[in-house]
Amino acid sequence: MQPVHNIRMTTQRRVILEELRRLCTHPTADELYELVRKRLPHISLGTVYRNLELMSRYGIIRTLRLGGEQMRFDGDTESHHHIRCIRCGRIDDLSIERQITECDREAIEATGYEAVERRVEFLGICPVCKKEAGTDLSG
Amino acid sequence: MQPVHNIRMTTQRRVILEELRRLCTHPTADELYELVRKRLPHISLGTVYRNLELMSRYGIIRTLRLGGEQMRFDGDTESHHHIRCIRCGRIDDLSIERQITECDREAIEATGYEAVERRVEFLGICPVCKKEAGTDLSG
DNA sequence: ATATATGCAAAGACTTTGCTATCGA
DNA sequence: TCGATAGCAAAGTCTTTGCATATAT
Repeated sequence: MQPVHNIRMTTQRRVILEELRRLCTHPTADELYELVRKRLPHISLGTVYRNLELMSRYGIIRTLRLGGEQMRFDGDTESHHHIRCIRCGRIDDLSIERQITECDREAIEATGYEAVERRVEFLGICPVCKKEAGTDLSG
Repeated sequence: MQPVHNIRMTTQRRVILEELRRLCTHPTADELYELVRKRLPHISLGTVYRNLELMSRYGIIRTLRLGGEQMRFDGDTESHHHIRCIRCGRIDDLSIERQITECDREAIEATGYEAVERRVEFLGICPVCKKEAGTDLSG
């Protein structure tokens, strides 16, 4: 029973990965689709989703499922946190420890759960939206 | 221009709120719908969604948008964190500080963002699933 | 050669919305 | 009374999937 690792490097997969790694914006599948389409006009959104799912499963990229919004993808698989702009949805990286602390672990174990991971998402207002805040603070 | 705060306490709204507050399971809209339906058989799912959205907007309840799964709702509006079972999706409360620390704030401000909120979601395996873990650890 | 991947389109899951009748303050 | 709300059903958004064809190894 050898590892089922027959993952082919197709043109589509390569271009999707290249475009994702070129970005630091944690794009949605659709945003990535639009970019990839400039190089491969006939690619389908389904292919983009399928490849993102597959590469995520193999640890080549990361799928971000944050804050109930649509999925976003990250070419950087190193452990890190994110900060999301509550006005425009933009996501940036944050260099903060990701480990579960002793204090956390105690609170978790009090619930009977076995602690696995700590996910932190910071919410804020990005520099661009901060500038606009003068004119419109609603929403 | 007086505050547009004409929120009526309809039967549907009251029952939805009662059922939500009775639970500590952070139900989905659909789960709540099924419960409410036992008391109000003709209520529609749309009404449940609309009322949950409205009560959330007025701060009467909380909407949880965690980990890319479907929305869940919380009758407890006090600031607290959650732990989600990665096997069954169940969500429990955690009593851990929610504030942004000095250390966090520095990292955030280095990105140019204005820090607003820190959301932490812990992932773990709930007591029920832990018991089952002996037989099946996949997935 | 052939198992894997693609493109297309349809289906799915979840949520929101338009419309008319009804209800609560 | 009369504007807010309900029920119903349709539409919307995002994601997944079935199938026949094409492709990488």
